[in-house]
Amino acid sequence: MGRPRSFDLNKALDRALHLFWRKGYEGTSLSDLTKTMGINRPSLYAAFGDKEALFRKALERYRGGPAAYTQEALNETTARAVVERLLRGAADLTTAPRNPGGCLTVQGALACSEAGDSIRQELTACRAAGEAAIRRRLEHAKSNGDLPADTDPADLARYVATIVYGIAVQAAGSARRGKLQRVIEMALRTLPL
Amino acid sequence: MGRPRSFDLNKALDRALHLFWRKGYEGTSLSDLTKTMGINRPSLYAAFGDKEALFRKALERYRGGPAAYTQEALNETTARAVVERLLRGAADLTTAPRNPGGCLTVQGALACSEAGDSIRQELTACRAAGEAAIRRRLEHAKSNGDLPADTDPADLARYVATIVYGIAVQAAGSARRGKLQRVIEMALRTLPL
DNA sequence: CAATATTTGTACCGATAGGTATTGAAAGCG
DNA sequence: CGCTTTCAATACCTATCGGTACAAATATTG
Repeated sequence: MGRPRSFDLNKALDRALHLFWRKGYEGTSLSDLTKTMGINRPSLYAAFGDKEALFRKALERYRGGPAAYTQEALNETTARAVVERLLRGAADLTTAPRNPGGCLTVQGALACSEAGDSIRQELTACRAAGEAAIRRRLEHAKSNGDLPADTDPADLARYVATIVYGIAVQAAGSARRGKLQRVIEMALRTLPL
Repeated sequence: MGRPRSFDLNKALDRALHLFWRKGYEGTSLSDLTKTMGINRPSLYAAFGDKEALFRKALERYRGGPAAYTQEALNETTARAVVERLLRGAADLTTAPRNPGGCLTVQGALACSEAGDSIRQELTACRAAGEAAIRRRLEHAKSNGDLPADTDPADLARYVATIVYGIAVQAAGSARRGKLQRVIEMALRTLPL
């Protein structure tokens, strides 16, 4: 009961996500948000909580939407396919024309003031969790003989994550997708798998 | 003639550099700066110009100081030595205990509001210039037979830059230096040189 | 039709952002 | 010394920050 909400929650959240993605957590103002989401301030607070809570919801939507390819990648059958899909997915995501350039978990709050530190830590943890998921998948691969015996899964996972982050930084600087794909080809050509 | 300046220009600039390095361009406030630099606002403006000009001066000092290893790396005699020194230097710089974690050119302004866009573009250009310098050095190496014939200098330069950025992102998240060095070992083990 | 519950829009809050006007202090030079 | 030049310090400016109080509007429930 009560007056019904006049906007679509997920549509508004998507707009917020795109804004945070493009300008980062601290670079996005409440006025930006309300204008782009098409709602006014009290509606935003009632629906999503404060700016920090809104960002966390947007991050969750990012992980379940644009960044969902990571989960699919981990379900590939071979270690090589996993890595290849992680890398290609990163290049695709960070340079998709309909998205802001780069990756939310990297440029959302790499460095910021004290006010943003909580979000910075959350993104750091988010990246660490992603890396750990890759490591576990590669450990599994190694136990199946799908990885050379002299390859350390943790090292390889960190290496793959490093390349993904590097791709994200380049994409934030408007790198062309083709160039990033050449990076990936070189990585796949030289990686021990 | 006139009253002499009561603070050391370069010392103050170093303090500003460390602040920008740690919190990014937009995450650093004028109050932060004046407090840490030990001077008051009008002195800052008289000595360095506005916030944007101060950041550019800090960036110049960064390139000539903490990041000067890149120039030395390019002067190494072999392509392999160049790349190795670039990577090891990046890990050392971004994890040095006396410095903020990460790299100013990466986390100074990866994503920001319109107010910081000019600095964002400058940092993007700065990274592109660094990558171009690596490419030129590798082109020179190739013309000397110091690089495999089937290796494209531009691709390799971009690949090295990608790893450097990835290292910077990890260091911004307080990655341990030892872990980043393992990334470098893996890169050096697999790179075509 | 009331009565109630919820959202909406406007207008506002204190705090802080980047930037500056102004006055007093500290040096060199005659 | 007195004059000029530069710097330092306090105080202040407007704009915007994130966040909220309050009343009008719109729905469900009895």
